Amino acid sequence: MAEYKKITIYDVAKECGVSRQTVSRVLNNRPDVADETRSRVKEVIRLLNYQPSAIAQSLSRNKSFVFGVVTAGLKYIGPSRTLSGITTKAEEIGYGLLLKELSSFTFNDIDPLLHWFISHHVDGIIWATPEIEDNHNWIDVLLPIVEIPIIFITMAQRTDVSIVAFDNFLGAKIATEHLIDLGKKHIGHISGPLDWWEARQRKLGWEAAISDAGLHTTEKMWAEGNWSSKSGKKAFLKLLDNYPLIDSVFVGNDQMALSVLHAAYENGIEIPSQLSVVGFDGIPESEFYCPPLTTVFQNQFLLGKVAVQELLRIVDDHQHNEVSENKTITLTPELLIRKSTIKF
Amino acid sequence: MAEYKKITIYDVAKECGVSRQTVSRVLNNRPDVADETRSRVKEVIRLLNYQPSAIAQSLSRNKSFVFGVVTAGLKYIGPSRTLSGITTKAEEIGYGLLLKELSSFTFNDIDPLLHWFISHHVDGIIWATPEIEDNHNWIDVLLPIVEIPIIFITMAQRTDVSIVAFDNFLGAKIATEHLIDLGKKHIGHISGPLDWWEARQRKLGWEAAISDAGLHTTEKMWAEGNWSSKSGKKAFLKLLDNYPLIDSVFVGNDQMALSVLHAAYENGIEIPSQLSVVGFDGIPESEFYCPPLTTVFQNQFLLGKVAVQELLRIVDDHQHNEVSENKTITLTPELLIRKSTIKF
DNA sequence: TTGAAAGCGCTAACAA
DNA sequence: TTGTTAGCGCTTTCAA
Repeated sequence: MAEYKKITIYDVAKECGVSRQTVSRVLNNRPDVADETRSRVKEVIRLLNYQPSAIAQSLSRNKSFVFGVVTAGLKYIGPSRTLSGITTKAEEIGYGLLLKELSSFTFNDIDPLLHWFISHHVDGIIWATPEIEDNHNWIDVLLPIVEIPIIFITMAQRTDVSIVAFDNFLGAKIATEHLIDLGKKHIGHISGPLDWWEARQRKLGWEAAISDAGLHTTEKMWAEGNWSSKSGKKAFLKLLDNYPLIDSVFVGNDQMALSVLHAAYENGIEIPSQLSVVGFDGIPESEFYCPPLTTVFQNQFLLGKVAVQELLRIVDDHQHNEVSENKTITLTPELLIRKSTIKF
Repeated sequence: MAEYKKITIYDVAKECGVSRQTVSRVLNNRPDVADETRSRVKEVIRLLNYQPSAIAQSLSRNKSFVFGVVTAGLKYIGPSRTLSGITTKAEEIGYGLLLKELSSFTFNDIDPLLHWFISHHVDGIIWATPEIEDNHNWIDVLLPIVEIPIIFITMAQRTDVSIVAFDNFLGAKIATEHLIDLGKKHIGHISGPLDWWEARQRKLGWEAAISDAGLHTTEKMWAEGNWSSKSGKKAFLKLLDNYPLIDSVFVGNDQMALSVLHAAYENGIEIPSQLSVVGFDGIPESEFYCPPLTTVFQNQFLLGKVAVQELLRIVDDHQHNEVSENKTITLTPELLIRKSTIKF
């Protein structure tokens, strides 16, 4: 049976009566080994159940096949779905992951974190935290002197870094256009916290769709939430007060949309006849809200996968001393139409 | 400004005019360094912005300050909350995390995974996947020959491994007793998939409470779901058919409970007057279901934290060559009473 | 096709 | 209090 003892390359070499280099060559599939020697070494490796030390390999190769991952808010479903995409793709391409979760979305003490990753010789870093206020300011200061490739997930486009993100503006625009197509004239909006880039984009998309339709938006037509169901309810009640004509609402995420449905029910407002509701994110539960929620689905799992894929490309370029350009990869969200906007 | 170049201990030593050993001593806060030398070395370290290579340290110390984490189903909120607890506590105690997500809950090819962790010299492993069918069978075969401490999260108690888990049986019992206290006589159950240990425990808790109350359960009183909202709906409709007298239901998780509320609404069944509903898990959204859901809250974040804490203890014992006994740490869930069982 | 020597960056053991 | 010597386990020269 397999033994998990510390067998080293030296043990294998001794057992085979060859040098350690020869074993190393076999390990790395080098051509310059006699067939007979190779098969003997392989046999011994199997027998001893030898596994090379990844750490020693990292040290001498100066390459670890490990990516660093920075995430935040794992208690929310979005970040963890992205992480799941990251783990899946990393496994696929044979990379390990060193994980750090920031203690808050606006955590700002980046320097030690970067040092930690570097001291662990990661080959690249995936930065999967939302852009809020100035929490990405460190990029200007630190990025120029960091030699490790970094890819960012979900942030405002800029030319000096690589980014993978969903088009939040477009998603919001599509959602709002859907309401316009249904003949709605008074489309309210409940935004996420506007210090979030994503929240701002969604609000802009809402405004753009309305303005494209020849209508216009006013301050009374929207209210700000903080993504939570609780805040969504509060924002909705405010909207009801400020904007009595409201006949539909585009809500910044599904959690807040849930409490809109809930509050509408409590206030005797019928959905979708008196009020049509569209959410954002497309979490699985939204299909089971009452009524089921029309929403903009962004596939965060895919987002994570694409980020790893792209980072791998950059790292490989980097290793061949090629300078890879900084691309922004934009993914397109998808409108899921359900009963909260249409009577089936 | 900080430079992220590869400064080594040798550079520091040369700059200070001392040996690498002395620098190493300063790094590790050894007492046997003259105060003057120490401060000079520290100064140079700061100036060069030197960071020791964690990987080289791991190799020579034979200790990495990294734990391996095995998770599964990150797209669900439970596992990711546990992971969040793990990252938080690990950060607190100065450990890094190497993360692997299994491609499925019943993934069974454990040997290479263990090898991978060992080859990366992790100091311990946190196994945070649910026990399903015989997916933990490998423990009998592999654990005896693995020399790395492993702690398991959420599995059936056994004396040969260390475990941290919520008391699912007790939680279910409390939930059902709550319904009994309300005077309910016909308490149905929608279980999770019974190849899951947790689902079985919850069903047993339901049975125990009913039997303790002098009542008894029959096959018609329960139905099996698969945790998803969709399956919950199906199970509930089946219950309605099989058990027309039903006046309350204890549901195996909140997602399935959500669709019970939903289906009840569609069938004109009023909650809680005609049907009282209790869920399990206590996900944040459950507070905003219509009506808000009474549920058994298990703090999965805490679960993760406790697991890391306990693993640290075991690893430290292990390092001092002490044999640490295998404890099962049991956490107690908490009943949150809301409108789905009581009219406020 | 193989092996010896040097080195990756660090620490433990010993000596001075 | 400090430095020297040998590793940790592997790979990369370079020579044979």
